[in-house]
Amino acid sequence: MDRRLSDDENGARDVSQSPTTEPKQDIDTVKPEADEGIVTGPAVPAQASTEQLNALTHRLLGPSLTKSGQEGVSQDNVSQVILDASKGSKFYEREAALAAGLATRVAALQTRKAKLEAQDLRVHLRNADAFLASLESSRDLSRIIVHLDCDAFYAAVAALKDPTLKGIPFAVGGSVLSTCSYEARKFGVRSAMPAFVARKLCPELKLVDQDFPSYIAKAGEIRAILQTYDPNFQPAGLDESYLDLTAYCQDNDISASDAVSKLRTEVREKCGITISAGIAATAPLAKIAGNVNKPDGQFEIPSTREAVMAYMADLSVRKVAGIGRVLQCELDAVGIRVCADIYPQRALLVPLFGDKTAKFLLTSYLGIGRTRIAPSDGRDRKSVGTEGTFADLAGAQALRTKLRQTAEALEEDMKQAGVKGRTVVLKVKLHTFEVLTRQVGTHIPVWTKDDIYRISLPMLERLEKEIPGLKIRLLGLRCTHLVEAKLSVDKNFFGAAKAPNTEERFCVCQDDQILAPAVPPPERASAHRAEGSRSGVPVDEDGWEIWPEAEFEAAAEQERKEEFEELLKLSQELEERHDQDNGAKAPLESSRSTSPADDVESWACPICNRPQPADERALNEHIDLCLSRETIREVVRSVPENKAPAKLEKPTLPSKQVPRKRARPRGGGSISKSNHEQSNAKRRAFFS
DNA sequence: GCGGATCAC
DNA sequence: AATGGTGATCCGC
Repeated sequence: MDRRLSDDENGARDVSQSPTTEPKQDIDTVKPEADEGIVTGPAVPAQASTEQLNALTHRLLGPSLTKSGQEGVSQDNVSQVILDASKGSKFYEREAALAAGLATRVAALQTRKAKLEAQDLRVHLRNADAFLASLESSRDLSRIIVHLDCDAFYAAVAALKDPTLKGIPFAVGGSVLSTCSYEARKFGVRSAMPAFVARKLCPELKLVDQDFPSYIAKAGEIRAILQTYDPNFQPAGLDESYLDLTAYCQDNDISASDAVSKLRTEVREKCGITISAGIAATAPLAKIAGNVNKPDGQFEIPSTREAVMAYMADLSVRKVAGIGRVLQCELDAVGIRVCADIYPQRALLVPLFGDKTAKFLLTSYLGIGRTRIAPSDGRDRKSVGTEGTFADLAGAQALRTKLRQTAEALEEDMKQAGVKGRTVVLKVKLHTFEVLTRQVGTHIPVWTKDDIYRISLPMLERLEKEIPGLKIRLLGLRCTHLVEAKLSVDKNFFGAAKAPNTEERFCVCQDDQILAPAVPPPERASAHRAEGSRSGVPVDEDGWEIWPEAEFEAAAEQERKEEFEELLKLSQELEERHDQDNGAKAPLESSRSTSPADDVESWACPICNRPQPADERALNEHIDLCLSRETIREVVRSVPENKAPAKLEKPTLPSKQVPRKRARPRGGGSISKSNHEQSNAKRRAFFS
């Protein structure tokens, strides 16, 4: 929910310009070699370059290199301990693969840069300068923006509860640390570090369990105070907030620095928590400033253009929120280490890093950013999900049990959020740490565990077919394309034994609102609009069609018909095939727990919305079929026109020919499967 | 739209 | 022996 880089509010304020400040985390590069062939082994060349080793070490060091409290720590020693502890593990192998991919991209970046420098860059230069000029004209130095960050928040709350923790090295978390005391940081211990590594660095490290109710309670106390300084302040997670103190300073005739001092003292005395604060003219600058005198300190970047530019000039790009380990590495490769380095490279930024990242970098160089602070209105959530890690899990029954548990957990979260979703995403992490996701859109918004399970099971089956012997360490489910649930009805029943009836669950109501940002990025809005206007249906701000119920049903009926005609033959063949397949399939462990009335509508297929016989097994098989049909359509689309779907009716890849060993590109996550391989994967998924 | 990857907290 | 969970965004297909 923390969208500190959001340009929405920025755009609303900066009248003439809506600078895109979203960073791009992946870059457009020439295709690496690994994309041309299939790499089965580790994508590490015979002569593993020092570049790669550095990248790997950098990765293993974790994301919090820039965190405070590490100043006096011997990083070389820490790196060595982490490397020793990790070597040979599956986690290490996965990190090595990602690091190798990064090294490949970095090399490609450098090649590309050299090529570009031999070309005429005047157009790019002019564009960059024009962008800089327009940004400059939108600069707003009039606000007093403050970023507050509680110091080692979870650890601080733990120490309040158990004063024996004061002054000793301890950490909060389980197998992976959430945070740790400043005493622990002196040993090189950091958040996101596995506990067993932390213990090697600091054998006397004490571990404390997480206690979210305490964190939430303490955050509430703190927010009560912040509210008196800026009633419109913006929480960013439990331990961070943005405030606009312009009015407070004006009304109380107090300097920003004194006001923040007072605020920090008040929070320390009333809540027992120390806070670090940054004061500046924009949210990103305030965030950066807050890290200068952490812990328990504050820093102000003066609100003059000269001071801002001077401050940014020497600042490592890594300090800018949105520039992570990977982008830092890529920028380093083209000679950009501090923000001042951005300017001389400005003509190369778009071709090397793409439009979004280029604009983001130029904006950062100037020290320009969001100046409007407002709390989230709660309607901007785009997804709800749950996931969990466990000991390696394999086997059809165990995976299904886990899937059902996850679906149950997601239902709870959906209830809590008061939303339904029109897309369900299944996520698994293989025992090798490779992450895979599969998603499917549903015709009708869903939110109950039973619907989620029914929809996600075929995705799991698909993965089981793609990856024989599927063995996973994480499983997650997420709903996206959210629609507001009818809170007035459902909320009253939360906690009661009775579940909402199925009509409520499946009915798409007129007052259902599609959740969308108030001010969508222009590119996305137009893209959606282009698609969304096809049938003359009204379209909302984000390009979503607004469907009155009657029209919705009518259009859905029409769509069903067309789809049905289009796929009838295939469907019939598939059904036969499917029935054969299903002979051995285990029945579901449990039946619908919501025990709805047995009206026909309650058994509408959530994919195609066609009424289905009120029989669980039959419905499940029908949903399988629906999903398979989606797959077929994709395959049909991906095959050239002259090669008819008819060809697909005869599987060209009988299951026996499916390669046992997956040929999955490794190294570099951004190296994606070729089209050909993807369609083959789909064929296998369905036909095997 | 889908799937992989990155980023922040 | 052992490396988190939630949510968002961007990119190339």
